[in-house]
Amino acid sequence: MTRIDTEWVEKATTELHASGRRAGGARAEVITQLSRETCAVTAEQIERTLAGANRRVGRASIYRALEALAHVGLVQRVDLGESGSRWERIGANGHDHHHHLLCSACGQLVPFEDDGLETALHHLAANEDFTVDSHEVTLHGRCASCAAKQAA
Amino acid sequence: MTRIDTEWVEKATTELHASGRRAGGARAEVITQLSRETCAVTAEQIERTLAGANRRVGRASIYRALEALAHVGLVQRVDLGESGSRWERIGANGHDHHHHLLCSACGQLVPFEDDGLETALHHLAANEDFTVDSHEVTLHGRCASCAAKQAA
DNA sequence: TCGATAATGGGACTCAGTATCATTTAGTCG
DNA sequence: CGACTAAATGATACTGAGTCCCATTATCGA
Repeated sequence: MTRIDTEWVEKATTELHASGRRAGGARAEVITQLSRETCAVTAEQIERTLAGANRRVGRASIYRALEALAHVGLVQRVDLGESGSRWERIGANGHDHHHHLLCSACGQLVPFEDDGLETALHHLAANEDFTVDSHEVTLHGRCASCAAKQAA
Repeated sequence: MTRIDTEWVEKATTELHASGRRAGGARAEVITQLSRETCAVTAEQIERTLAGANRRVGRASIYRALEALAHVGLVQRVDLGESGSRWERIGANGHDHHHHLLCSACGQLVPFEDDGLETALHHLAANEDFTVDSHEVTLHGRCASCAAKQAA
């Protein structure tokens, strides 16, 4: 279990308050849980993890919290070919911006960063007749261990 | 209505046959319909279009056809934040490889190509401890007309 | 032509996500 | 400090994309 990202939790709390929302226990639980995760998780994973820690939160509240956080740009929805979307926190400083490698054999989701890619995306965005707010990149393939198994 | 991409239809038919599958009317309809589309469509759009042309095909058959085509690499599944996946043909020659701009205001889906981006993705793939088969890039933002409306 | 088996379609079913609504709680004002 | 208003919550019913099942039809090799 990763340590809580206190900075992000505080920022999330502040931003939501600033956007005219009231505090609430369910949302606080979702925020804390998201701050512990290092990569994208499903709403169901959040629900189960909280329930397992005796912090059960209604499903509707989880989706409401995710929606609110996405609305103020603190959470990003990630859609892969799977059933069910995933959600991940966006770093308070924007530093942990990353994309994903999805193993088609074992389903493992691996984050990665690449400056060359970001540069290319920025150039591209500047040249399009489109106001780009965000971007999402997913690489599909096989992780090292699955590729090794297949070769055997 | 775009003209049918005969080359792709033939390649799809051949590839599926080569992979040990039998021919079938439903799948042929789905293949023909996909060859007319220039960008990603939902399974429901395919179903409705075919039904409207008196070529009704069972929903299960549409999904089976898409799955078979995706399996031999002739169709690509595209997941955006929306409900429901989209599917699009992959060019016989690989030339019409493209990515998508999604307008968050009107939902319009716009295809684009960019060599700089592809180059960055290839470099990246070569350096990762991961065997990359394909990639997907989505830019989120506002199309020209929606951006203009918002500014007003 | 015949037989094994894949393809098809309709409809039941699953399950992530949404809508509803009664209840609880946060925050504000006197 | 109480009350009051509206937001937050949670249980549950509901929706709809996608899947499963199975009886029927069609393909294609022998």
